[in-house]
Amino acid sequence: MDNVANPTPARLRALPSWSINQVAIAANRLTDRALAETGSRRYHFAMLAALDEFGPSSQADLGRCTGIDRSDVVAAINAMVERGFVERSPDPSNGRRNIVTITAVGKDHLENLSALLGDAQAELLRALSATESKTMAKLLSRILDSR
Amino acid sequence: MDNVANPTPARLRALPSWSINQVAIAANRLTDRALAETGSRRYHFAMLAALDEFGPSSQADLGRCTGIDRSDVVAAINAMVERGFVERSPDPSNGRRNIVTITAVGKDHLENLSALLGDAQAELLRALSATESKTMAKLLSRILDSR
DNA sequence: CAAATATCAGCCTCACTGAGATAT
DNA sequence: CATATCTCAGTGTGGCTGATATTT
Repeated sequence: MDNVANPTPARLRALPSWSINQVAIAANRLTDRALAETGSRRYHFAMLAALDEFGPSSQADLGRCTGIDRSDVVAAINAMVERGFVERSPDPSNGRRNIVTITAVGKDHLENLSALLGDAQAELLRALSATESKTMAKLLSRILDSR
Repeated sequence: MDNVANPTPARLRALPSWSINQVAIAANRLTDRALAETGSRRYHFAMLAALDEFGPSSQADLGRCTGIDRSDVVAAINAMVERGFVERSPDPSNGRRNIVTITAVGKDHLENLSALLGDAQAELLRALSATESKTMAKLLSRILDSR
């Protein structure tokens, strides 16, 4: 083998799990690059989005609804408290819990991240029509809902 | 927030890059579990598939056609040489290169891995019809071809 | 006691970088 | 000299585990 094109093996290309992984790698490259200037990571966006939509939450709930592991939630919240995007306070009605709340600055930051991520999505899906993008989203959701 | 369902935030669910990542995580869980008993990883399957389809290759070409980094190719080939799935020999016509060749045992192993991975795909896509799976594959390919 | 929460320390895979040795 | 290959060492993220302290 000494070709220039270096085509992907058919057996790999035929594997949905492989294609999905390659697209995920591309997606992560794009989103990481989009967020780089902000000093925030994808985790942070996920938690800010949850706090914005659902209101103040315990760290455990935050982890459950975003699919982020409990130990990673701790680190991410620490980072965001430090930058003033969220506040952490003990739950008066349940001594085990911390209640995490998004701040005004945090909401602004969320909108900022959201816009940047929007651009990255467009770039990721540039080869698809609007209809195709919708179809894609629907099929992905179906897969996720099936587990 | 204290609901039991812990729904995913709408902003996350609406992000293709997020959905794709979640599906990729599920896919990796399934394929890793499927391959666990074999002692092989996804990288190994990718390289065996390339060697089987394209014939003996340099490590650089192997990395290029599978999307695996040059340094990771080294480690994976080491592991597979040790198990007798591939052979590594210097290229007589180019002193910089090693030529990697799949062995008979390696081909058997490839078929084994391939079957296990096939089962994992079915499990991953169990919520989709055959037509939908095809649509999915086509859309993913289009995205990959656009980069 | 059992279950839930938060925290900490650490593991492993994977994608990736940098640098050196060698060959073209 | 520039380029290509192979190798090694190491980095950082993401997903995850186990253990501990505390509360319910």
